[in-house]
Amino acid sequence: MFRILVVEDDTNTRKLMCAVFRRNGFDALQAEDGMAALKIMDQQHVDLVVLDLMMPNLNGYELSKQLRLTWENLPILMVTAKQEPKDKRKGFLAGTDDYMTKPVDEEEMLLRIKALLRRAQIVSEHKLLLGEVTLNYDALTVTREKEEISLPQKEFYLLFKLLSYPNIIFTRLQLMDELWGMETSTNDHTLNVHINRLREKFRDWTEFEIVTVRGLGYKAVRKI
Amino acid sequence: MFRILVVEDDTNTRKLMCAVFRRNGFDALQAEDGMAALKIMDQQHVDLVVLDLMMPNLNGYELSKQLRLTWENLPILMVTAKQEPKDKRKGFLAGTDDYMTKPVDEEEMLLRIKALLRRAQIVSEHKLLLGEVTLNYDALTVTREKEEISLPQKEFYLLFKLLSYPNIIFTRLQLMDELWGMETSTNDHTLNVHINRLREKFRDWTEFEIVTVRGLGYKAVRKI
DNA sequence: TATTTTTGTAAATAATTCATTATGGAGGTG
DNA sequence: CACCTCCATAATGAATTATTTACAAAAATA
Repeated sequence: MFRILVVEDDTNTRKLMCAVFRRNGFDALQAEDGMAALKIMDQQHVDLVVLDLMMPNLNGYELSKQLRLTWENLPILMVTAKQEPKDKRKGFLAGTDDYMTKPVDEEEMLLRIKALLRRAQIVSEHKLLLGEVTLNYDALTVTREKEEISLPQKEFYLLFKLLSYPNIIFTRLQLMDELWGMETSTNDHTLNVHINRLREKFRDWTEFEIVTVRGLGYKAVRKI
Repeated sequence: MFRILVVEDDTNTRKLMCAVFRRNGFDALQAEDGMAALKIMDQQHVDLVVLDLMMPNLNGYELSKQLRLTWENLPILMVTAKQEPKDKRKGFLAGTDDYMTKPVDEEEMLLRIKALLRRAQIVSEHKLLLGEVTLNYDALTVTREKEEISLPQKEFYLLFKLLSYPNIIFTRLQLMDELWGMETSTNDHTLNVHINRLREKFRDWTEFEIVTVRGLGYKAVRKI
C-alpha cells in the first residue's frame, strides 16, 4: 500500500485530504508544518508528499528543497494558490512533481497522485511496463515475451518519453527540447523521420501506437 | 541444498518468505531481529541472508556490518524502502550483495537469490562456471573440456567481469574504471582493442559472445 | 641483455545512427 | 474543387561510433 504524507497548516483541509486518501486505499499521514513533516519523513517510509505552498515557518518552497536533498525521486504534489504566476508554479518542479491550484478537486487530485506514483516507479526502476511490453531504459531495448528489439538512443528515448505519459500530447517543441536540448540547431523535420522509424519497427505490435495530432505534435496510445 | 536465513520483524512477511523459499527447493530459517539472527548464524551454516533494513533493536545496516566481520563473503540480499536514496541503498553493499525495494516480487526475489548464490560461489572458489566452460581467476585461464586458453591479465579480467554478470551492459566508463582505475591516462580506444582480441580468441566458441551496445558499452551473452 | 609477451596507440576501414532533402499524400479551409 | 499546410516516406549523405590491422612501447622472462 502506498503511503502519502499531507503537509498543510489548515486542520480542516488536512483532515479532509487524509480522509479522501484513506477512502481510496492509501495510507495517509499528516503534518501541520514543514518541521513536523521532516520529522515524520525521518521516521518512516513515505511514497508521496502533498504539500501546501503557503505555510507558516518553513514554507512549501523551502520544504520541497529540503526534501529533495535526501529523497531525490520522491514525488511531490504541490498545492498552490491560483493567482500565483504560472511560471512560479512550475518553475521549481522536479521530474517527479506536479502541482494543483486551490480549491482542490478530489477526483483530479487522485488522478494526479496515481500518475505521480506511476512515474516515480518508472524513474526509480528505469523500466516501463505496459502489459506484455517492457521498455528497459538501461539497455535501450523493448521486449515482448521472447522478442527483443534494441533501438538506437534517439529512437529509444523518444519512444520512452511518449510511452511514459500515454495519451498525453507532446508538441514537437517539447520533444525536440527533451531529446536534442533547447539550443540545438537540428532541423525539426528529423523528428518526423524518427517517429517514422519507430512506427516502422513496431508496425505489427498491437500494444501501442504513435498517433499524430495534426498541428500539435504526437502522442502514444495504448491499444487493447 | 542451500540454506537461507530470513531476518524480518514482521511475522507474516517472514513466514511468507520462508514458504516461498521452501517451495522452491531451499532450506529456510527465520529470525525476527538482529540478535536472533546472529545466534542462528553462530550455530549453523547459512548460505545466504535476506535482511530487512528497517528493524527494531539492531537495524539492518548494523547487522550486515556485524555479519561481514565474521562471514566476509556471505551473500546478503537487503530489502529496503523505495524512497531510500539510491546511493544509500547501494553504498554499503559488498560484492556479493544485492538489494530489493518493497513491496517484494516473489519471482524477482528468487532470481536475485540465485544470482547471488552463483556470484558467491564465483568469489569463494575464484572460478566461474558456464556449462562446459570454466574461467579460473587465479590462473587466468579459460578451459573447455581438454582445451585451455591462457589470457593476459587485462583481457582475462575484462572477460571475467563481463561474464560474471551476463546480459548486463557495462558502459565503457565502468569497464575502464574497473580495469584501469578512474585516474588512468590510458586512451579508451584500448578497450576496443581488448574486446577485439577476446572476440578473436573465442570466435568459434559457442558458449558466449561479447555484444556491443552502440552508444553504451558491452555485454556478454550466453548462447545455447 | 636479448627475446618474448603484453599492453597501448594510431590509422584505416566498416558499420550504424542521425540529419537533410525531396517528393507526394492527407486533411483542412475558403 | 483548388489551394495550402502539415506530415509521411524514401533516399541520400554526413557524422558518429566501433572494428580491425599494424606497429611501438613497456613489461616480463629467459
